[in-house]
Amino acid sequence: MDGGGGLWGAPPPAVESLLDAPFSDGWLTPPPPPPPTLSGTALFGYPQGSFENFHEQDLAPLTAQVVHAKCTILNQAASLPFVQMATSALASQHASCSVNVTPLQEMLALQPKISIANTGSTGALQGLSTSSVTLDRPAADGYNWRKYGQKVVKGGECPKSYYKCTHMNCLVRKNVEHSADGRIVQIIYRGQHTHERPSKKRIKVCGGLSEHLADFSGSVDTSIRSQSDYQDYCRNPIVSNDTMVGRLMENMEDGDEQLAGSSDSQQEHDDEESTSSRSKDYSEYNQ
DNA sequence: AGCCTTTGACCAGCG
DNA sequence: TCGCTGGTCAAAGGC
Repeated sequence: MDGGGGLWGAPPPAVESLLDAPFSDGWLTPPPPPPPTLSGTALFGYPQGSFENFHEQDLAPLTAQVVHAKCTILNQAASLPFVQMATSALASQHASCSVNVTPLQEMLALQPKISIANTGSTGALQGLSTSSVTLDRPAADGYNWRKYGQKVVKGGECPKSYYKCTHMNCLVRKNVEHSADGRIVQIIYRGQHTHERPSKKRIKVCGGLSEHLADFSGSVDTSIRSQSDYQDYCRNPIVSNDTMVGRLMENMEDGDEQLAGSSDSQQEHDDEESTSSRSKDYSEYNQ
Protein backbone atom coordinates (compact mmCIF):
# COMPACT_ATOMS: atom_id res chain seq x y z
CA MET A 1 0.00 0.00 0.00
CA ASP A 2 1.34 3.33 -0.89
CA GLY A 3 -1.02 4.98 1.56
CA GLY A 4 -1.17 8.49 2.70
CA GLY A 5 -1.31 11.77 1.00
CA GLY A 6 1.53 11.08 -1.33
CA LEU A 7 -0.30 8.62 -3.47
CA TRP A 8 0.04 10.64 -6.60
CA GLY A 9 3.13 9.48 -8.38
CA ALA A 10 3.14 12.80 -10.07
CA PRO A 11 1.65 15.68 -8.22
CA PRO A 12 -2.02 15.91 -9.05
CA PRO A 13 -3.13 18.95 -10.91
CA ALA A 14 -3.43 21.73 -8.49
CA VAL A 15 -6.95 22.83 -7.94
CA GLU A 16 -5.96 26.39 -8.49
CA SER A 17 -4.36 25.71 -11.82
CA LEU A 18 -7.33 23.82 -13.09
CA LEU A 19 -9.60 26.56 -12.04
CA ASP A 20 -7.85 28.73 -14.51
CA ALA A 21 -9.64 26.92 -17.27
CA PRO A 22 -12.37 29.27 -18.45
CA PHE A 23 -15.72 28.11 -17.45
CA SER A 24 -17.17 28.89 -20.79
CA ASP A 25 -14.80 26.58 -22.55
CA GLY A 26 -16.23 23.61 -20.82
CA TRP A 27 -19.67 24.53 -21.89
CA LEU A 28 -19.52 26.25 -25.18
CA THR A 29 -16.69 24.38 -26.78
CA PRO A 30 -16.52 21.02 -25.11
CA PRO A 31 -13.09 19.46 -25.16
CA PRO A 32 -12.56 16.03 -26.70
CA PRO A 33 -13.33 14.22 -23.47
CA PRO A 34 -16.96 15.04 -23.03
CA PRO A 35 -17.59 17.01 -19.94
CA PRO A 36 -19.34 15.42 -17.02
CA THR A 37 -23.03 15.52 -16.98
CA LEU A 38 -25.71 15.60 -14.44
CA SER A 39 -27.78 12.62 -13.71
CA GLY A 40 -29.75 13.55 -10.76
CA THR A 41 -33.36 12.63 -10.61
CA ALA A 42 -32.58 10.16 -7.93
CA LEU A 43 -30.80 12.77 -5.97
CA PHE A 44 -33.53 14.92 -4.73
CA GLY A 45 -35.24 14.98 -1.47
CA TYR A 46 -33.34 12.22 0.15
CA PRO A 47 -30.58 12.30 2.65
CA GLN A 48 -27.20 11.04 1.87
CA GLY A 49 -27.30 7.35 1.26
CA SER A 50 -27.86 4.67 -1.27
CA PHE A 51 -29.73 6.39 -4.04
CA GLU A 52 -29.41 3.40 -6.24
CA ASN A 53 -32.18 1.81 -4.28
CA PHE A 54 -34.74 4.45 -5.03
CA HIS A 55 -37.81 3.55 -6.91
CA GLU A 56 -39.87 5.73 -9.09
CA GLN A 57 -42.69 5.78 -6.63
CA ASP A 58 -40.30 7.16 -4.10
CA LEU A 59 -39.43 9.98 -6.41
CA ALA A 60 -42.88 10.77 -7.59
CA PRO A 61 -43.73 13.27 -4.86
CA LEU A 62 -40.58 15.11 -5.68
CA THR A 63 -41.02 15.26 -9.35
CA ALA A 64 -42.60 18.65 -9.40
CA GLN A 65 -39.85 20.06 -7.30
CA VAL A 66 -37.25 18.53 -9.48
CA VAL A 67 -38.72 19.95 -12.61
CA HIS A 68 -39.18 23.36 -11.14
CA ALA A 69 -35.80 23.47 -9.58
CA LYS A 70 -34.09 22.56 -12.77
CA CYS A 71 -36.10 24.26 -15.40
CA THR A 72 -34.45 27.57 -14.88
CA ILE A 73 -31.09 26.23 -15.69
CA LEU A 74 -32.37 24.06 -18.45
CA ASN A 75 -33.62 27.09 -20.22
CA GLN A 76 -30.32 28.76 -19.77
CA ALA A 77 -28.48 25.81 -21.18
CA ALA A 78 -30.80 25.61 -24.11
CA SER A 79 -29.31 28.75 -25.47
CA LEU A 80 -25.60 29.03 -25.62
CA PRO A 81 -25.52 32.79 -25.96
CA PHE A 82 -27.72 32.89 -22.98
CA VAL A 83 -25.32 30.74 -21.08
CA GLN A 84 -22.71 33.28 -21.83
CA MET A 85 -24.96 35.99 -20.56
CA ALA A 86 -25.72 34.02 -17.47
CA THR A 87 -22.09 33.40 -16.90
CA SER A 88 -21.29 37.03 -17.19
CA ALA A 89 -24.15 37.95 -14.96
CA LEU A 90 -23.06 35.53 -12.33
CA ALA A 91 -19.53 36.71 -12.55
CA SER A 92 -20.54 40.28 -12.16
CA GLN A 93 -22.85 39.52 -9.31
CA HIS A 94 -20.04 37.89 -7.43
CA ALA A 95 -17.36 40.23 -8.48
CA SER A 96 -16.99 41.54 -4.98
CA CYS A 97 -16.44 38.16 -3.43
CA SER A 98 -14.24 36.44 -5.96
CA VAL A 99 -16.64 33.72 -6.79
CA ASN A 100 -15.83 31.03 -9.25
CA VAL A 101 -18.58 30.96 -11.78
CA THR A 102 -20.24 27.64 -11.39
CA PRO A 103 -20.98 25.42 -14.34
CA LEU A 104 -24.66 24.84 -14.74
CA GLN A 105 -24.04 21.19 -14.32
CA GLU A 106 -22.97 21.80 -10.79
CA MET A 107 -25.78 24.17 -10.23
CA LEU A 108 -28.14 21.47 -11.22
CA ALA A 109 -26.41 19.11 -8.94
CA LEU A 110 -26.53 21.39 -5.99
CA GLN A 111 -29.48 23.62 -6.40
CA PRO A 112 -31.94 21.12 -5.04
CA LYS A 113 -29.99 21.13 -1.85
CA ILE A 114 -30.39 24.79 -1.45
CA SER A 115 -33.18 25.88 0.73
CA ILE A 116 -35.79 26.87 -1.73
CA ALA A 117 -37.25 29.24 0.77
CA ASN A 118 -34.20 31.35 0.22
CA THR A 119 -35.32 32.12 -3.25
CA GLY A 120 -37.95 34.38 -1.86
CA SER A 121 -39.94 36.01 -4.63
CA THR A 122 -37.46 35.36 -7.31
CA GLY A 123 -40.04 33.83 -9.51
CA ALA A 124 -38.34 30.91 -11.09
CA LEU A 125 -38.58 28.86 -7.97
CA GLN A 126 -41.55 30.59 -6.58
CA GLY A 127 -44.28 28.29 -5.45
CA LEU A 128 -41.98 25.45 -4.80
CA SER A 129 -41.82 23.62 -1.61
CA THR A 130 -40.14 25.59 1.08
CA SER A 131 -38.43 22.56 2.39
CA SER A 132 -34.83 22.04 1.74
CA VAL A 133 -34.18 19.00 -0.31
CA THR A 134 -30.98 17.20 -0.13
CA LEU A 135 -28.83 15.94 -2.88
CA ASP A 136 -25.85 13.74 -2.86
CA ARG A 137 -24.89 11.60 -5.70
CA PRO A 138 -21.41 10.99 -6.92
CA ALA A 139 -22.55 10.21 -10.42
CA ALA A 140 -24.37 13.48 -10.70
CA ASP A 141 -21.97 14.68 -13.35
CA GLY A 142 -22.49 11.73 -15.61
CA TYR A 143 -19.33 9.91 -14.85
CA ASN A 144 -19.16 6.84 -12.72
CA TRP A 145 -17.62 7.30 -9.36
CA ARG A 146 -16.61 4.94 -6.66
CA LYS A 147 -16.48 6.16 -3.15
CA TYR A 148 -13.24 5.20 -1.60
CA GLY A 149 -13.28 7.07 1.61
CA GLN A 150 -15.02 9.41 3.90
CA LYS A 151 -13.65 11.62 6.60
CA VAL A 152 -15.12 13.97 9.06
CA VAL A 153 -13.19 17.16 8.78
CA LYS A 154 -13.37 20.66 10.10
CA GLY A 155 -14.07 19.75 13.65
CA GLY A 156 -16.54 17.08 12.82
CA GLU A 157 -18.96 19.42 11.15
CA CYS A 158 -18.21 18.54 7.59
CA PRO A 159 -18.16 14.95 6.46
CA LYS A 160 -16.12 14.73 3.34
CA SER A 161 -16.52 11.97 0.83
CA TYR A 162 -13.86 10.90 -1.62
CA TYR A 163 -14.72 9.51 -5.00
CA LYS A 164 -12.66 8.04 -7.80
CA CYS A 165 -13.68 7.81 -11.39
CA THR A 166 -14.29 4.15 -12.04
CA HIS A 167 -13.04 4.32 -15.58
CA MET A 168 -9.90 2.34 -16.16
CA ASN A 169 -6.75 4.46 -16.15
CA CYS A 170 -8.70 7.53 -15.22
CA LEU A 171 -7.28 9.15 -12.14
CA VAL A 172 -9.89 11.79 -11.69
CA ARG A 173 -11.03 12.13 -8.13
CA LYS A 174 -13.77 14.09 -6.60
CA ASN A 175 -14.13 15.32 -3.08
CA VAL A 176 -17.59 16.14 -1.89
CA GLU A 177 -17.82 18.09 1.28
CA HIS A 178 -21.06 18.28 3.18
CA SER A 179 -22.24 20.70 5.74
CA ALA A 180 -23.56 19.55 9.08
CA ASP A 181 -27.08 19.32 7.71
CA GLY A 182 -26.07 17.12 4.85
CA ARG A 183 -25.93 19.68 2.13
CA ILE A 184 -23.13 19.72 -0.33
CA VAL A 185 -21.05 22.75 0.35
CA GLN A 186 -18.15 22.05 -1.92
CA ILE A 187 -17.19 19.76 -4.73
CA ILE A 188 -13.61 19.52 -5.78
CA TYR A 189 -12.57 17.76 -8.93
CA ARG A 190 -9.01 16.67 -9.20
CA GLY A 191 -7.62 15.99 -12.59
CA GLN A 192 -9.32 15.53 -15.90
CA HIS A 193 -11.05 12.57 -17.34
CA THR A 194 -9.01 10.70 -19.89
CA HIS A 195 -12.04 9.09 -21.34
CA GLU A 196 -15.38 9.98 -22.71
CA ARG A 197 -18.41 10.19 -20.60
CA PRO A 198 -19.84 6.74 -20.13
CA SER A 199 -22.99 5.87 -21.93
CA LYS A 200 -26.10 6.89 -20.14
CA LYS A 201 -27.10 3.31 -20.20
CA ARG A 202 -24.27 2.70 -17.90
CA ILE A 203 -24.93 5.65 -15.69
CA LYS A 204 -26.98 4.60 -12.77
CA VAL A 205 -29.77 7.03 -12.44
CA CYS A 206 -33.31 6.62 -11.41
CA GLY A 207 -35.37 8.05 -14.18
CA GLY A 208 -35.14 9.68 -17.53
CA LEU A 209 -35.26 13.23 -16.33
CA SER A 210 -31.91 12.83 -14.77
CA GLU A 211 -30.56 11.39 -17.93
CA HIS A 212 -31.71 14.38 -19.83
CA LEU A 213 -30.12 16.60 -17.36
CA ALA A 214 -27.02 14.58 -17.83
CA ASP A 215 -26.65 16.25 -21.14
CA PHE A 216 -25.94 19.54 -19.58
CA SER A 217 -22.31 19.17 -19.60
CA GLY A 218 -20.06 21.11 -17.38
CA SER A 219 -16.40 21.61 -17.14
CA VAL A 220 -14.44 18.58 -16.17
CA ASP A 221 -11.77 20.76 -14.80
CA THR A 222 -11.13 20.81 -11.17
CA SER A 223 -13.32 23.33 -9.55
CA ILE A 224 -14.51 24.47 -6.23
CA ARG A 225 -18.04 25.51 -5.73
CA SER A 226 -19.63 26.74 -2.62
CA GLN A 227 -23.23 26.50 -1.74
CA SER A 228 -23.37 30.20 -1.21
CA ASP A 229 -22.79 30.61 -4.90
CA TYR A 230 -25.95 28.76 -5.56
CA GLN A 231 -27.88 30.61 -2.99
CA ASP A 232 -26.82 33.82 -4.59
CA TYR A 233 -27.75 32.42 -7.89
CA CYS A 234 -31.19 31.54 -6.65
CA ARG A 235 -31.67 35.00 -5.30
CA ASN A 236 -30.79 36.37 -8.67
CA PRO A 237 -32.31 33.99 -11.12
CA ILE A 238 -31.47 34.51 -14.71
CA VAL A 239 -34.75 33.22 -15.92
CA SER A 240 -38.11 33.47 -14.37
CA ASN A 241 -40.84 31.88 -16.30
CA ASP A 242 -43.68 29.72 -15.21
CA THR A 243 -43.75 28.06 -18.58
CA MET A 244 -40.38 26.62 -18.07
CA VAL A 245 -41.72 23.24 -17.16
CA GLY A 246 -43.43 23.13 -20.47
CA ARG A 247 -40.29 24.19 -22.20
CA LEU A 248 -38.39 21.65 -20.28
CA MET A 249 -40.69 18.97 -21.51
CA GLU A 250 -40.37 20.29 -25.02
CA ASN A 251 -36.66 19.97 -24.77
CA MET A 252 -37.06 16.50 -23.49
CA GLU A 253 -39.32 15.57 -26.34
CA ASP A 254 -36.96 17.02 -28.86
CA GLY A 255 -34.05 15.05 -27.59
CA ASP A 256 -31.10 16.35 -25.77
CA GLU A 257 -28.44 16.60 -28.41
CA GLN A 258 -29.34 20.17 -29.03
CA LEU A 259 -28.75 20.86 -25.41
CA ALA A 260 -25.70 18.80 -24.98
CA GLY A 261 -23.74 20.49 -27.67
CA SER A 262 -21.67 17.38 -27.92
CA SER A 263 -20.07 16.30 -31.14
CA ASP A 264 -19.41 12.84 -29.93
CA SER A 265 -21.11 10.52 -32.33
CA GLN A 266 -21.18 7.60 -29.97
CA GLN A 267 -22.76 9.72 -27.34
CA GLU A 268 -25.30 10.90 -29.78
CA HIS A 269 -26.01 7.36 -30.71
CA ASP A 270 -26.53 6.50 -27.12
CA ASP A 271 -28.78 9.47 -26.77
CA GLU A 272 -30.87 8.35 -29.65
CA GLU A 273 -31.18 4.89 -28.28
CA SER A 274 -32.26 6.08 -24.92
CA THR A 275 -34.65 8.74 -26.07
CA SER A 276 -37.69 6.53 -26.14
CA SER A 277 -37.14 5.13 -22.70
CA ARG A 278 -36.48 8.55 -21.31
CA SER A 279 -39.67 9.91 -22.72
CA LYS A 280 -41.45 7.12 -20.98
CA ASP A 281 -39.78 8.02 -17.76
CA TYR A 282 -40.74 11.64 -18.10
CA SER A 283 -44.34 10.80 -18.62
CA GLU A 284 -44.31 8.59 -15.60
CA TYR A 285 -42.76 11.23 -13.46
CA ASN A 286 -45.20 13.83 -14.50
CA GLN A 287 -48.30 11.82 -14.06
C1' DA B 1 -20.24 -11.98 -10.14
C1' DG B 2 -19.41 -7.49 -10.24
C1' DC B 3 -19.70 -3.14 -8.41
C1' DC B 4 -20.56 -0.26 -4.79
C1' DT B 5 -20.45 1.80 0.04
C1' DT B 6 -18.76 1.71 4.59
C1' DT B 7 -15.24 2.16 7.81
C1' DG B 8 -11.04 1.57 10.44
C1' DA B 9 -6.31 2.04 9.76
C1' DC B 10 -2.40 3.96 7.68
C1' DC B 11 0.48 7.63 5.85
C1' DA B 12 2.27 12.32 4.73
C1' DG B 13 2.22 17.16 5.48
C1' DC B 14 2.19 20.78 8.58
C1' DG B 15 2.42 23.67 12.71
C1' DT C 1 9.39 15.20 17.89
C1' DC C 2 4.64 15.07 18.45
C1' DG C 3 -0.06 15.62 17.55
C1' DC C 4 -3.50 17.03 14.33
C1' DT C 5 -5.52 16.93 9.89
C1' DG C 6 -6.52 15.47 5.34
C1' DG C 7 -6.26 11.88 1.88
C1' DT C 8 -6.10 7.11 0.73
C1' DC C 9 -6.13 2.04 1.16
C1' DA C 10 -8.36 -2.17 1.56
C1' DA C 11 -11.26 -5.54 3.88
C1' DA C 12 -15.94 -6.50 4.71
C1' DG C 13 -20.45 -6.47 3.59
C1' DG C 14 -24.55 -5.14 0.75
C1' DC C 15 -27.10 -4.86 -3.48
